Amino acid sequence: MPVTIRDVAKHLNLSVTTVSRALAGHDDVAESTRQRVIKAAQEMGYVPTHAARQLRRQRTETIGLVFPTLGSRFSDPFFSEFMAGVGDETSRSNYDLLVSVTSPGEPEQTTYQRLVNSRRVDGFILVRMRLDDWRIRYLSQQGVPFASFGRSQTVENNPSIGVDGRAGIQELVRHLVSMGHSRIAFIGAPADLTLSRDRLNGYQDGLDDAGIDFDPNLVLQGNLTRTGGYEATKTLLERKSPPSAIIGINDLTALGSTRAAQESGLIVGRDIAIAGFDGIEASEHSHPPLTTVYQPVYDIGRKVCVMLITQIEGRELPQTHLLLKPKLIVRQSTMDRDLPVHPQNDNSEPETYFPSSLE
Amino acid sequence: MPVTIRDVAKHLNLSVTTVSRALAGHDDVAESTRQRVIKAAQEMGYVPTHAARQLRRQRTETIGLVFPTLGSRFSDPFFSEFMAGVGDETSRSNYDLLVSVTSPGEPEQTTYQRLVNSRRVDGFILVRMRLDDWRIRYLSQQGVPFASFGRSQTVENNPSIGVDGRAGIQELVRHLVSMGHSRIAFIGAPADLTLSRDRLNGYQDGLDDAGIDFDPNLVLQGNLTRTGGYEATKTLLERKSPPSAIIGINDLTALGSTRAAQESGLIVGRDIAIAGFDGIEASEHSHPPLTTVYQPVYDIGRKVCVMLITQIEGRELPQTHLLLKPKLIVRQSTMDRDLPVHPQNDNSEPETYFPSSLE
DNA sequence: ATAAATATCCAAAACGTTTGCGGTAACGTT
DNA sequence: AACGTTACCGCAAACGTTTTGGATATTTAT
Repeated sequence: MPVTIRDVAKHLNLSVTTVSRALAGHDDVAESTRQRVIKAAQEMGYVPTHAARQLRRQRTETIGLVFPTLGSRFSDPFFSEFMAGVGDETSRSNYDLLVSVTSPGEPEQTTYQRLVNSRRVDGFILVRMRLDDWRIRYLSQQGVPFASFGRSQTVENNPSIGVDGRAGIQELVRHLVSMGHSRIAFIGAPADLTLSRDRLNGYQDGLDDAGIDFDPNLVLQGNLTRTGGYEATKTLLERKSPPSAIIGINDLTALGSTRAAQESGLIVGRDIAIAGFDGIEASEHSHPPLTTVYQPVYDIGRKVCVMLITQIEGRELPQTHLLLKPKLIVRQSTMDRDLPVHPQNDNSEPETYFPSSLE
Repeated sequence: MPVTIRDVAKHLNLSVTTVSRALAGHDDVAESTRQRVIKAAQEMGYVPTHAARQLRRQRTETIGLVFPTLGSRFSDPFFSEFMAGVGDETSRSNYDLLVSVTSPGEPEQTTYQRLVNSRRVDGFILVRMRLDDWRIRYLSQQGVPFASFGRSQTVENNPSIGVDGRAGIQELVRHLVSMGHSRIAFIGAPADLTLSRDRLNGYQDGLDDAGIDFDPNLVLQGNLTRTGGYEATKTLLERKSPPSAIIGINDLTALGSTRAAQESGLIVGRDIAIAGFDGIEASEHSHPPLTTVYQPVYDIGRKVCVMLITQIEGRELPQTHLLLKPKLIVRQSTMDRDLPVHPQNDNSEPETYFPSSLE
């Protein structure tokens, strides 16, 4: 049924070698022959069988992307946007994207081992980097290429793109201080994640800058979900001396926090300030619109993918480590309600901060 | 470097045939030999190369899932949850999930053709069904298995799971009528989608039930995104005789609508009622919590996947078409603000409505 | 004892494509 | 004409695994 290279060769009275080499652009096939082959292959609808190419070339032209689930529901818009970026770049590069969604620990390990051992993908994109990341050691040992969004303390030479969460949160604290807040809480995430440490450090930097003492009672741990933010905020608001501002480690945390505050009868923006990190779409549409530290997730997805494919194909990377500056977007959740509402300004995306080296 | 079946055979002084047949459980290999083979393969870390198996068996054990993008940002939580369900089931069945994110029209067609022609996947899961769906015709003609979430008018024998959006919206209208609303608007989606027609029909059914005349000025088209809902609602609220209730065709539309209403100074729940369809997590965390018609997206993802794999493997399906009843979840966005707030009730998931035939 | 049946292994081919290297015709130089 | 070079094609092997059907030793039945 499907047309094979043998059919094309027979049709043209050529060998399969010649057809293959012609289609691949080898210079030892006459140009006139080549045109004939291309024409016939198109007319006959010939497309190489992926499995055969994979086997012969020892390449799958597939990228692996294993998403972590940290709760029972996987609905983090961050990952959808990231995946869209990755997906667009894999398509552009004639690669495929193989996705798996697993919970950390053994299921995750099993997944990676299965994909590596069966030579299912040419490389991986890693997300949610950990300070000590077993994936890096494992993939390096197996000689499997990978690129990451975020860094780890595990020594590695793999390419990565990070966003300076430390500086971003520091700036956010600065903004809150400038709004008059001095009792600022921070809802974090599991301590093994790099982003947890970085953003907590940024929080502390910001307090230092403002000459505000660090109070450990104002730091709670969430799990990067709305529910985590909601529960931590409930706890904070029950305190004798509740904070007047809350920073959620990511937008989902901050959105959960917003909900808890509103359920307590607080007016977010007037009675309490709440801010997040990511700049997901839901943040700009929330009520009130959420102040956040924006990172261009879609574009990062694309660029990580470029880095990985460049590595897989053995080409040189102009830069192996990129650290992007995020941008603070101030919206109503950290501003007094009486200020005028300018929706157009609130919706603006930041000017891009990418160096042009990956374009 | 990687261990091949030849290495195992040599190690045991057996042929590769015997090793292969032993691992595959063929009954013409002695049990003692089989145990020896299994033990050695494990100790040597042998895992079959996927490409070789694919080529020989003409099977990739991969499911294709092509997500549509209707806007510039792909962040619909609906698809994350669906994909999680699909991903979990593919893992369980020892399949892989190949994901592509493309915009409708030519890019989508190119993607399907590429995946089909290169025999890249064993079958597809289709989402966002259209009344006239070229994908059904194409895949049927190519003899490629597929299962769908939702139905189409295009004749086909493929298995599908649908949710009765017509009945769900009808019930929602009934609820709004019972709250005293008679001027109810409906923000739809592109007319080629099956869900557009079904849910619009449900809206009209509900109006008929209540003896309310259908007013075409109260029906606008969105695009299933927050922005679509936001803009349509802006338009509706500028009317001389604005509606007192708005149904968004999906939760994102309703969330955008909520934002537009709030920006106009309306109190959602008291001044205007807004409701959606899906039951995504963001709806229960919105302010106010959104009334919605709930469908269990994750579980649907899993079940569609079971249907497809059952088909691929040539087994009989107990049922080829399933139509689930959604459940109305009433929250604050359609109730007067003075009513008591019961967060626990608002968070409750509906009892499951699945027939047990797919369990 | 002989013939038939069974258990259990293995050679070879299959899957579809790509690649290295050789064969040979044509062309260019002496 | 003879020799060397180039153009351009094709044979055969490779990739790793699975499957078909045959070979042969052992067991069972007559």
